[in-house]
Amino acid sequence: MTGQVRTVDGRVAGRRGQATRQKLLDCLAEMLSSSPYRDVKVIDVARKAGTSPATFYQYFPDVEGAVLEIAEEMAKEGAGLTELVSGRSWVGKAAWQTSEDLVDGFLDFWRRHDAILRVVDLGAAEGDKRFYKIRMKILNSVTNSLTDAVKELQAKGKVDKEVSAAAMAGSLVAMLASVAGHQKGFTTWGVKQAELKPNLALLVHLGITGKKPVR
Amino acid sequence: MTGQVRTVDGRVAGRRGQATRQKLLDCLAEMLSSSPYRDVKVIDVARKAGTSPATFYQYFPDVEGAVLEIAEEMAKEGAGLTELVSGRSWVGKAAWQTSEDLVDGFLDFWRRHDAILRVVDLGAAEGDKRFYKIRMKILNSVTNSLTDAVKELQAKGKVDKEVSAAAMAGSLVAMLASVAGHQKGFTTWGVKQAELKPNLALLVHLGITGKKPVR
DNA sequence: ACTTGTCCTGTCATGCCGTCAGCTTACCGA
DNA sequence: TCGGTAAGCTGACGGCATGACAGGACAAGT
Repeated sequence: MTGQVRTVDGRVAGRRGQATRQKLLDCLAEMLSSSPYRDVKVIDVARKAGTSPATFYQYFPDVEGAVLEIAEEMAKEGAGLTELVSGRSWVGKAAWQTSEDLVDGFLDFWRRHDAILRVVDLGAAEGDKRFYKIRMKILNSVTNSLTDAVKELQAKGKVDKEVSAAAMAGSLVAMLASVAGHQKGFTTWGVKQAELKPNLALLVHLGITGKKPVR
Repeated sequence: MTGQVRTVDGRVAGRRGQATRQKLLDCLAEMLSSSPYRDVKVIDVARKAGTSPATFYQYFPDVEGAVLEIAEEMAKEGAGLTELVSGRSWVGKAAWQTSEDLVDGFLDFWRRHDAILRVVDLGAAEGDKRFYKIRMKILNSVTNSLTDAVKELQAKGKVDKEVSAAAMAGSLVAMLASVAGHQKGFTTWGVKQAELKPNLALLVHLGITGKKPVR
């Protein structure tokens, strides 16, 4: 696929090298969960990994570069989110189930990767194409499936033609991503997870099918 | 309101002092729009403002502190977003108009303050209560109004009782905020502003009233 | 001109960044 | 077994940002 893993100065990384590289990535990921992105320093990551800053720079151009690596890894897993939508039914009771499963899967994925997703989100919002691409990779896996679903329903005459399938799918996915990113915020504000999920599912259902769900 | 503006070491800032302070804030805001948050350095802000780093530290404890100041300022303006919802009708054709206006106003506000809102969003997602509070202040102004709207419709029996008004309003507002924050992303991906807005309005309408809009 | 309080900056110690030369370690073929 | 070679790591260094302070510049009133 991408050939071998290489150091910044072009060497091919061997067993040991890949191990330390991975350890650095792991430590970086951990730091991102525990301290603000702005305060994550190379020296801290290196210390945590029991190595020196110079070693870090052997494998990554800078913190951002390493973050991209982690994000790329996560994006691979994220591509699997397609399963939540593709091949699922958007008719009758099944549609409600599909909506619920989508919301569940989405929130869960976000919770597992919240730290790195925060940074990806920021990078994308700041206009960095590399981060934007990764964000797309994850969201598109769902967005495209949803877009198809809407188009299909439109073809059957079950949804208004004037609805832009892409815009609708994109908006819904953006909503899921945003809510997922602020899950803690919602709960401290007084909205419980238990009531959040059904409402998100309701909105998804409404957006895709244009109708109230049959439960 | 908050008494006088004070320097870090407790002095009261006079006319001239407040001017440079403001200039520093303006320059910081400008920097935030043009370069990644992580790379914004005190020295650059000071240079841009035609002053020295030491001056910056007279008025702010650090970059984050100054950002909070700007955010606070913006939040005051953001409180005015309530107007987009409160006292508006959610029945018949008027409801569609209300939805459209809300979306318009929201996207516009976000576009005008996108840089600072990005940082606030990040801070909030990272769990910083100060940023979280500011984000709440802005979003709540809309969320609360929307919550009331839903509750009112529920009281009239026009919306299912099982819908959690708060969760619904919160989700919709989160969606608006997220889409607003990635407006550029949407356009480069091929979704035009022109089709994005009506679809958002449609989702808002569906979420609040539970019905398709009458246009 | 002098005083007073506000305002700004030169300077300095500290600490992180990013790079390099050079040392150690692992692998491999003879 | 023994070099030879490439991989792997680090100490050390110049450069820059940070944050604190003391002292100089400035405006306003007397």
